[in-house]
Parts: sequence; C-alpha cells; structure tokens
Amino acid sequence: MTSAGQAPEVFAQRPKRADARRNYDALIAAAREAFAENGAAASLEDVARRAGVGIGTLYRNFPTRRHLFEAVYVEEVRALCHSAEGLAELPPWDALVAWLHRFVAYVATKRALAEQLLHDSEIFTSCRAEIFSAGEPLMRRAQDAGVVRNDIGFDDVVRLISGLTMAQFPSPQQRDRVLGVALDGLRPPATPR
Amino acid sequence: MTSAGQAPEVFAQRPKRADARRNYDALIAAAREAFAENGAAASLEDVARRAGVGIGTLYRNFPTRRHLFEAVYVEEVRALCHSAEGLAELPPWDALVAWLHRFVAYVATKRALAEQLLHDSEIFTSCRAEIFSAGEPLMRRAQDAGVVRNDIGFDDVVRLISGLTMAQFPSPQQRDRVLGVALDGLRPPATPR
DNA sequence: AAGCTAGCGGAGGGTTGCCTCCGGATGCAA
DNA sequence: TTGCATCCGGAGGCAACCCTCCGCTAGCTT
Repeated sequence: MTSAGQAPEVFAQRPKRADARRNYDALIAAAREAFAENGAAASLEDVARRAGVGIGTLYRNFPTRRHLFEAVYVEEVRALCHSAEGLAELPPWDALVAWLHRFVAYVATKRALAEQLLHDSEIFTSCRAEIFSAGEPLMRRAQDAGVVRNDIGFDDVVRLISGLTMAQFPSPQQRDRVLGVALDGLRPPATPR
Repeated sequence: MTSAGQAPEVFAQRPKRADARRNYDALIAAAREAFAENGAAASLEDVARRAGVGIGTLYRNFPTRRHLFEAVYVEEVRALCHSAEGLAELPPWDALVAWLHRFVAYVATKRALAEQLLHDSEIFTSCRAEIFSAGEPLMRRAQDAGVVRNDIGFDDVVRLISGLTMAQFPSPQQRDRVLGVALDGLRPPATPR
C-alpha cells in the first residue's frame, strides 16, 4: 500500500447496520475458507451455511459469484500490501526476499481465485497496481544497490515467484529450496553471495 | 521415456472393435479440447457431443470423469517424454534447456488437468516417474559437466519450471525472459555464461 | 417505547449436469 | 449370409446448485 490510502472503492458498498456488517464479514471469511477448500467452484449455498446466514443474505451482499471472489481477493491483497511496510529498514536484498516470502504465502492459497479473476477484471487490475506499488520500491532499491540484476522488471519477478508457488510442494523445505534457486536467478551475473 | 518401453498399463483397456477404437480416440481428443477450453469442470455431455458420440459411449469407455482425465493426461505425458529423445546429442546445458522449453509448453495447457490429478492418483505417480526418467539424465549430465549447480535435484527443477508456467504470461517474450531468469538460478554460483 | 425500515432467511421453481439402462445397430467370424 | 457378441445412442430419473421473492425480525431513531 504505502501510497494509495484505501483500496479501490469500485465496489465497496459496505452495509451500514451492525448485523448486516457482521454478516458481510462472516460471508467473506466463509468464502475464503470454502474457496480454499473446494476451489473456485464451491457451492454458494455452502458458503452461506458456513457463514451462518441465509442464502438470500449472501445474494444481497454479493449479487454474483464474481462479486464474492473479488471481495475475498481484495481483502487478501490488502493484507499482503500492508505487510510491505516496515521492510524498508532491512538491507535491500533482505527486504525484497522477505516480502517475496510473504508473497508466496499469499499466492499459495489464492490459486483458484486468481485463476478466475485473471481474465477480465477491473478489480484485478487495480489490485495488481497496489501490489506493484508495495513491492516495486523494494525491487528498485535492491537494483540500485546492485544486488539484483538490472535487465528484468518487477513484473517478471512477480510471475516467477507466483507461478512457482502455484505448484504444490510436498514439504516447506523443498519450497524454500526452490524459491532460493529462483532468487539466485535474480542476482546480477557475477555477484558473490 | 528412453528406458520404459510403454506407459503403465494400469488402465489401458483399449477397445477392440474398429468403431469402438475410433470412438475412444475421438473422445480423448474431444476431452483434451474441452478441458483446455472450459477447465476441468467441462461438461461430459459436451465432450461426448464434440466427439460425435452418445453420452453412453463416453461412460462405457470412461466410467468416471477422472478416468477421462487420466487418459488425456497420459497421452500428453507420453508425447512430452518422447520429445526427450534425440536431445542427447546437444551439449549438456543446451539439451536441458531445450527439454525444459518443451516442458513449459506441455504444462501450459495442462494446468486444470494437473490440478485435479495432483492429489491422489496412481496414474499421476507413474507419469511422474516417466517424466523423470526422460528429464533426469539431461539434468545429471549437465551437473556432471559442471554447468548446473549440484545442490538441487531434478524434482526441484520440475517444480520451479512447471510452477512458473502456470502463471499466465501476456507475451511469449516475457515468458522466455522469466524462464531465463529461472534457468540462471540453476547455474553454479560462479560459472560464466 | 413505538414505529419505521433495512435487513433476514429459506422455500421453491428452474436449470444443468450426472449416470444408468436397454432396445437397436454393426463389425466380425464362419 | 447368417449369427452373435460387442458396441451404440440417448431418454429419463436423480441430485445439486442457482437465484428470486416475500413475509417476518430486529436495529436504529425520535
């Protein structure tokens, strides 16, 4: 985040009454859970059930499956971007690596979700912008410090890392090892470790 | 492939009569198409329609959605492994890179399919074994030649590359650039290009 | 505390896809 | 050509899910 104060207001019709607000939040939490568990095709009735609300309430808040997707997604992105704050104190390389690790954790759960939104979504675009404004400074700083190669852009890194994470790893150790390899690829050709 | 003559016979109950055989092949082709287009949740009735056969015929050949998945998947893997032949003549690094490029093209279309099979499939396991027996020698040769770092295994490479490919790229150029970064990560720490 | 209204829940009609079942067609062998 | 085993096709029962609609509940205001 860092720069833009709030997420895009494009669809932020938050309910006003206390109970409505509560249901709204419960629905997002339930949806996150259900999507993570059953993929993007999870039943909306199941989501409502998990949230402890009627199906009608779900549809009032999120007229479309996609609306729900987007709400969940935005929430995630916001958390991720928020985590970029405070990293500026670390050395350039470490800061970048730390953030990318969080990024990995973020993408890991969002596979199915991203799949849906990749295609044509205004929300996705603006979330992407937010992620960039959170991560790109870290990247540029590392490049300026000469610890990351100069012939690639931040978007290359995002794809490298996020793609990597979409594969399922049997153990966290292996995931970190592979992530390490990818990170080595980011270093300038001759820099010693 | 190289070593194992045929794919695992686990499920290869190919029909015998001429028309049956024809339908079987048409179904696999139609399924590949439908899955690529609509994801793994494509309607089986649609598959049958594309293949120009009745829904009953589909179910006779593939009692389960998963059976169909697996048949399509095995076909793909076989083609991929076959492509590893003839690469042994190239220099170690080039051979590995060339095969990985094909691997990328293979994974790109199989996203949804792999997603389904990842979890618990005997077929998947044996296909995995076949892929390994096709690619691992290339990798080891490159390591022996000192052009690939020694602290990682072939499975690390597979995950790095396949994951990478699961991300969607706006242009082939970017995909290749990112792939290049990943490949650089494979090189031993100080080797000049 | 009384009324107003936003918000709730879930019944129910419609759609879609899954899968079975069996009368009829067809390749193949003699 | 004849017979038969194999294979075909799609009608139809079943289940799941989608989404709307409306009578009722319960926050909020005065």
